[in-house]
Amino acid sequence: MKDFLSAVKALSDENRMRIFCMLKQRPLCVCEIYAVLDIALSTLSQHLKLMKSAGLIDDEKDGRWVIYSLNRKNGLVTRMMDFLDRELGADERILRDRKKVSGLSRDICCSALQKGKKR
Amino acid sequence: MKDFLSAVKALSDENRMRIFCMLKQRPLCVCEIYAVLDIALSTLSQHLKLMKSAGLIDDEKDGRWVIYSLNRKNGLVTRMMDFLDRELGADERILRDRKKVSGLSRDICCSALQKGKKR
DNA sequence: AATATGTTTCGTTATTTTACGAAATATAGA
DNA sequence: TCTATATTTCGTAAAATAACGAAACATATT
Repeated sequence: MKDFLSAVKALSDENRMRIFCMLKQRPLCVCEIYAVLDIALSTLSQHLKLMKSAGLIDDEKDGRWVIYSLNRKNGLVTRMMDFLDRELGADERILRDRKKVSGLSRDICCSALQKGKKR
Repeated sequence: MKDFLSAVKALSDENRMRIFCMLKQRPLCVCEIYAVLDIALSTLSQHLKLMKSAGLIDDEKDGRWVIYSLNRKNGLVTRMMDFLDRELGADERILRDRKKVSGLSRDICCSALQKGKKR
């Protein structure tokens, strides 16, 4: 119950729900996620930390980047993802995010970080 | 997205999650739910109000009682219930609640309300 | 009408959550 | 080693949430 509840809680925030859906497309580094959401980097970091401790996502270092991805070792994650897909598959916000992620690469989104420019 | 999110939020609290599962068994009046959970009546009322405004549950008056039930007109409720069943079907807390609800009737749980006696 | 029972609302407090900017940390490259 | 880039941690402020008891409200019974 406790584990399940913290997973649900981790999805009960709009920004985190969006992150979760974005990560379904592909693993993303922090600055890519930052390029899509409209929150401060420190706030984003907090959200990622919470989602990780809830077992929803995983991180991995790649040079100076930290790559976040869905934690597919956790069966609950897969099942929740399927559920979300069905419920939010047609959601405009989610679709817009997905489009943004598609047109994104680490090269073009990073290095513009601190300047507040979102590409 | 907004509707879905508020439904998820409405389930992101342990007491509300328990209420939702209890209502799957059968419609319950407030004092029956109160007999199972360990919170004040006014707190319970707040939770029910929130769940209702999220579209998860419905209420109906029956004499001096208010009977709450799952809002099955909302497709999302059914789908969420199915999901919860699979995830929490074996949860001890949920099973204990279920047992308690089975051995409950409005007659024996009410009228002991204000005295703090839980039967 | 008066009383008892079941439920909600109100006012308040304590806790948790979300947010931010500044500073700290880590890595890569000059 | 110095600098730029990417990310996290820290301190803090603002907002939302969960909790309670007292009072109010509804309905049924006497």
